[in-house]
Amino acid sequence: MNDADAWPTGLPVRADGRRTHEHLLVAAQKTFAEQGTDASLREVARRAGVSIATLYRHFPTREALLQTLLQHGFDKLRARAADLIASLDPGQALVAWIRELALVSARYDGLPASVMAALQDPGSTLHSSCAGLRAAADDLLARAQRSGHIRADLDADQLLAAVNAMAWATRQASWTADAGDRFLSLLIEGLTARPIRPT
Amino acid sequence: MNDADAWPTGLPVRADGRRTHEHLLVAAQKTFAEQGTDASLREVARRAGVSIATLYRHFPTREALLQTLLQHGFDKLRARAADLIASLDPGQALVAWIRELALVSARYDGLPASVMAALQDPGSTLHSSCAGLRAAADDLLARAQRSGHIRADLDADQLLAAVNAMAWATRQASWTADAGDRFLSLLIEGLTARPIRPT
DNA sequence: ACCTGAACACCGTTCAAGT
DNA sequence: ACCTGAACACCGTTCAAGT
Repeated sequence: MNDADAWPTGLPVRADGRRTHEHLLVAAQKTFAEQGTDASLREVARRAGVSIATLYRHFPTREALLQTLLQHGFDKLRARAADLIASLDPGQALVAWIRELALVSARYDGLPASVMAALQDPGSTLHSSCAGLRAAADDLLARAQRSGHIRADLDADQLLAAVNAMAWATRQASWTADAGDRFLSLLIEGLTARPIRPT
Repeated sequence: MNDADAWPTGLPVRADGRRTHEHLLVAAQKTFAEQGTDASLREVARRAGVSIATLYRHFPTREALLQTLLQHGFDKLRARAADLIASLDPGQALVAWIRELALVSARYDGLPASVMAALQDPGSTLHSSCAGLRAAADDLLARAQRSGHIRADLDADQLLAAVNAMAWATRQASWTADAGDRFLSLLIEGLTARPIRPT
């Protein structure tokens, strides 16, 4: 019941606990992939072969589960930002990163909404990961804007919202893979600065 | 129980029935506005002061409720398409219509998703309204594309998805009104055809 | 013609009790 | 240290029974 009863290191110490942990993650991965991020947690527990109370013991919130499933992808994405800045010009770096972010965000139905919610809610277990994404977006965007290739009337939060919106659109119908690319290319064209045209 | 027991004309015939109908609509409007399109229907019934079974008698599905709330807006939007085609050049007509559609679609949280679902599901009560929107979008888009002002690699379904995605984005954070405009302008810039640039 | 109470199967969340 | 059954308050949906 008390805090000392929680996982000391972030992982269960006993072998049976670690097996349960792993089973829960596999079950959650499958269930979220099939039914989206707001699938039934009872269903996840059922697939893992444990009680719903056990799921709650290992992952106190749905976001904690998501965080564990997504952390690797998010961390890599943050690192990618640095790589891209080093190897490409500012505009191309931003565009390449946006494409990778959209892929991660479209992994589960409902994930774009979860990411947007986590950005705003400091209490979410996903919050620090998403704040990391914002920091990366901020870097890339600021450079691209200074270079003059990207419109200036946009901040990192709006950029993340727009990318997630495209990931959302991709998930809304059963489209071919390159329909997803098309949504993204719409956004990217829209981001690109160009001479003023008559309105 | 049988079909003859349903509303013969689409409206209750007795005065008390019509009052209940109206109360349900007012309650649904408020509840959806506050909590989004997937708010509790029991809550709606509670606010209307009737039993949940009565709500189901008047509106057999959540979509039926939405359809009644949105039909006016959707019908006007279809008519607007004809007006805009008559009074503006093809590119401007499409852009103006897109702005109006985005306003309607952002009325409730969750509405963009409902619209996308209704487009794909012929069984949805919202389907015919949404199919009407697609027909309008089809007209406007085809003309704009023939005029050469709008990129050609896009169909009406993808256009509707993209506009709804921007409505979705606007709803995801508590943004100022013109952040919504900015999302839309990103899309509109992206739609606009322009000379090929080096990739 | 219209309304309701009650039921059913589900869900998220918590807690005392077991090993 | 770890797991479970059972409870609570909710939800969507349906149906028999009332006026």
